[in-house]
Amino acid sequence: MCYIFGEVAMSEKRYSVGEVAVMTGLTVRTLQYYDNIGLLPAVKDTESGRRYYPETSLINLEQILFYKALGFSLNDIRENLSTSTNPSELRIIFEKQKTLLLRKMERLQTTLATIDASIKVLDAGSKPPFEMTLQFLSILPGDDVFEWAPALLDADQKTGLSKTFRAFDEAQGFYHLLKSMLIDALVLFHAHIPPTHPQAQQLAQRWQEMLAAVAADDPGILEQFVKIGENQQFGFSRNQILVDDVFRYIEAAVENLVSKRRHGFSG
Amino acid sequence: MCYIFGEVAMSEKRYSVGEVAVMTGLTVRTLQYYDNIGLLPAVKDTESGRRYYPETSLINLEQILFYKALGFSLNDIRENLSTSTNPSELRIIFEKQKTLLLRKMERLQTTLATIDASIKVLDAGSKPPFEMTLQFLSILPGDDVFEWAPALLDADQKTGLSKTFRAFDEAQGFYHLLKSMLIDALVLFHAHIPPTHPQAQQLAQRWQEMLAAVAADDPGILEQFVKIGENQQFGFSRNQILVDDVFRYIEAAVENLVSKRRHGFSG
DNA sequence: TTGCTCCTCACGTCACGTGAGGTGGC
DNA sequence: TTGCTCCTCACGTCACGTGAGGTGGC
Repeated sequence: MCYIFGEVAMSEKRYSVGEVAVMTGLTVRTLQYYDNIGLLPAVKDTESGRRYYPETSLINLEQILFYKALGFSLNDIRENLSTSTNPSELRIIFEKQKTLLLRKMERLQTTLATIDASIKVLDAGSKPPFEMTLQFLSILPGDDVFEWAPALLDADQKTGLSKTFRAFDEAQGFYHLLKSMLIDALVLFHAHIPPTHPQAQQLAQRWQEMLAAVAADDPGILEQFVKIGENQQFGFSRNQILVDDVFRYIEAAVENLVSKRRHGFSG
Repeated sequence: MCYIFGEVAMSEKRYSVGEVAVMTGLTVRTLQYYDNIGLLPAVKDTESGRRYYPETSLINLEQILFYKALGFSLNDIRENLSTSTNPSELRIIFEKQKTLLLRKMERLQTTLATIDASIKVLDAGSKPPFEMTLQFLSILPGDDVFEWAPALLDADQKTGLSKTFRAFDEAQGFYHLLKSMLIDALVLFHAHIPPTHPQAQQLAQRWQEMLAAVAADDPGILEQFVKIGENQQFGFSRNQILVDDVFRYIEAAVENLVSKRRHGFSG
């Protein structure tokens, strides 16, 4: 009764197209097509001519469904299908899928942040800078400008960050926060909202709170961010966006906020 | 110089296909196609026969790119395109997009949790129950079993939750936590991992910590979850999964954990 | 004048959907 | 025996890609 993983049992369970269709949500026709193009070959009963799938097909189906959901073509999927069935290989497959999933979610986060920033621009009575924001909406695989962060940090900076953030989740959360603020600044700047505008001042406020929270653990991290801001540009394959402008905009907003406080306007 | 939103300026900026292609990442051919099928009509220069797009086209492009990225067909997109250009309508569009984005991210979270649970099954030396988990991978729009939560809670339960969670983010975070644990239990159960297994015991541990954290604020919430567990089934359009089994599995694991502790095994 | 952009057919492709007409299994 | 599942052509469709051959703008 108990199935030993990897072992070829006597009466290995096999599935009909209909059964697999119910399991996966694919149609019978789609499974026939996948058989024909060699993506998911079925064993054909020589008598009846019917398709049957062995247990190991389920592992391939897992990969097919996953990569299809992420937008890969059937050709790409076929070329990267791992046919191995042993646990350690399966683990590697799953870890790879996790990485792809997290990246995909990162891109959705970027889209979300862009929409949020556009709403703020509307609140400020201005028009969202579509000429710029449209670039963030074509969610092409591996085309997120904000994936620069890991690449830009050198070895020193990375160990600096790992001091501040113990858990991966924490670093991830901070990365989201930082990214959404940078997008806010980018969108407000391109919408010509002045740094003195309440929306920009709110951003400055959040920025300072972020710095305070992070700098409490590690004062050096502040300079690291200034460094990151220097002479960096994150580029789309088709366009260039200057980070300098963004950091200068935030700086101007923060300066305004601080000088207002110094003159007794708080609140 | 300053563009007043909604006002039709004298020399309204217009864009060529090439310019729009660069902005959006679409090809010129694709834009021509969108013009031909009436998805994004262009103004044709009667002299040269060339396509030009007014500023308002950018608002339509935003919607087209967004919904396309979420997997909608061009026909569906065309039927739901909002042609309005005033800020309050734009706001409604953005809010709607946010809702769809959050749902999409929810589904990716479900996939992520399923993969994580499968890795745990591998660690336990067993085979992931693909016959069941494959259902979670076909990310069809609006086909996430775990979207039951809001639906299942009645008015009383909802106000109960709003007492416990002030911010939306907090409730969202809790929802993720709860969901990932339920998926863990579901997968471990279907993989025939006994409730006494270390992996199940770890889950029981996390479950108790969750209850303690939540019950500290609101003792009544515990009973609410028991209620949710009673006689509920969350159904795929094509299949039925019993919640009862999942809750019984967790209960068994927790009982085992508690009884071990009572006998002096603490770990 | 020279690239460069843009134009319109028109055929190709990818990933299936949709009957049409027929056969085998519980 | 009767549904039900499954089979193979084969044509249709959706969302473009890819030349082929030609014209207009800086």
